[in-house]
Amino acid sequence: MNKEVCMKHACVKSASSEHVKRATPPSFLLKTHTLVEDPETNDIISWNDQGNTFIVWRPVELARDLIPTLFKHSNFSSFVRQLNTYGFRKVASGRWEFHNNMFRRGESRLLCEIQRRKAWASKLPPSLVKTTTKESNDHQRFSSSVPSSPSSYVSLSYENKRLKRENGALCLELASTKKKCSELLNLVAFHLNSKKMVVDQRPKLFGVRLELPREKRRVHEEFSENMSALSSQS
Amino acid sequence: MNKEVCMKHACVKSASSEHVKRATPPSFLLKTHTLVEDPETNDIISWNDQGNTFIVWRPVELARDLIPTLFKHSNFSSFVRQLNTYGFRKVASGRWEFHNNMFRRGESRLLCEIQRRKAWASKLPPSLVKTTTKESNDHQRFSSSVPSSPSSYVSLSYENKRLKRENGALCLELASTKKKCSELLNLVAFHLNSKKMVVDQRPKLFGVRLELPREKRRVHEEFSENMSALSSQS
DNA sequence: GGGAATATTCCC
DNA sequence: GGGAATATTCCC
Repeated sequence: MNKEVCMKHACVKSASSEHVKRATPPSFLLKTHTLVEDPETNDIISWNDQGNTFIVWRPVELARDLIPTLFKHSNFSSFVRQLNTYGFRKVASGRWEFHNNMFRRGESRLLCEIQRRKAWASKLPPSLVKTTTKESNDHQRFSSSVPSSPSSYVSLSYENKRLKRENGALCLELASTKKKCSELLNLVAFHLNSKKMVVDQRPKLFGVRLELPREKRRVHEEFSENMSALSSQS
Repeated sequence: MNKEVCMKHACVKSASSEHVKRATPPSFLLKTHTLVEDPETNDIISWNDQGNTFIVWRPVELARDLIPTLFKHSNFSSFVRQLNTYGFRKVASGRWEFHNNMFRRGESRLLCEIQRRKAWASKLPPSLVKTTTKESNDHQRFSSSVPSSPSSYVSLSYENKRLKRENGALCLELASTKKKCSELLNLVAFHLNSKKMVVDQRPKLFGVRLELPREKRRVHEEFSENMSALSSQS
């Protein structure tokens, strides 16, 4: 068994880390795949017959003898926690059998497709999480409205006072906007998590079909998909 | 040296986990304090003379011989990363000397006062992070950190530049927050509406009068009320 | 020094 | 199973 699986990210990622192709799978997946492939340890952990799930035959031995050689602990539960984080589901087979569509015998390249679950993934529609790109940059909406090189101590002093006032106003506005935002988030999260709303297929407002800009439409569709998924699995 | 420092949280915390008194300090702090106190290892790591900072005399030995006995790694840099997370600052003394106001010789009880830095702490204005005392309207979170009556054209000019930078940063943050807020509003409005349609048309659907379960109706009404409140204040 | 991803622990 | 705090790694 190769114990030299390295810990490097080796990930070609963009600024916002959304669904990117990685050069190397996450360390956890690579190590686990290697472990399951290893014929030497088949009495403890192995593929099922088809090679599309794996089975832990002896959790105690796995935790005691194998886990510490790969990870910084010796807990079966932490191992399972990681599996869950990477989207593995236990197969209802009366044994410790786990499935992930991209975790298959002989297919270590597929591991790059597996996305780690983000902390907030369960609460939010994907589109809101990555607070997008070019932030309608109206910074300087204040600063630019004023000559940038005041000629005297007096004018500098005035500008200074004004800047402080604007600074204070901005802080206040920001605080209240954030408060509102967070209340909205709470509402959405609450609504998503508690009672699943019935999702109408097409966005309409007051009975009128809306033509949304591309970006907005995508957002809504993602949200609807998200909602449908949530609804159907309840 | 006591190696049995336990890993339990032992924290009496409220729902939102803000500034709470802990029964036990974080594991990292307790272990590090114990290590610094230990006279056996004073040639590697020890208090300064006053006992209000500690000094790593031999980083290599610390990493190789001591760190692995306490932590799940043997890297000096990871140790330092944790120190920074807990607010320690390197003392400009030409050696590896660290200071934290609540990290003192013989005062392990003080460790409970040290707050771990949150991931988002650096992104938010202090007023939003620590919702503590009367400090909420700190308009001058920036301005107040600087002498309010600069004595010269030059210092005034510097302050001016700084204010503009901060102004720009605030505008950016405000813009992105507003964008997110508005997207959230769109989403919520859309879903409220589609849900409302389903509910409104309920009596006529399939010609059968349907009753929503009490629980669902209550949730929806609460949600609507909250939404109206939020919308009206925008 | 610190942002951010991943890993580990603890708890529900 | 997963939320969330803490720990470790990697990178700027």
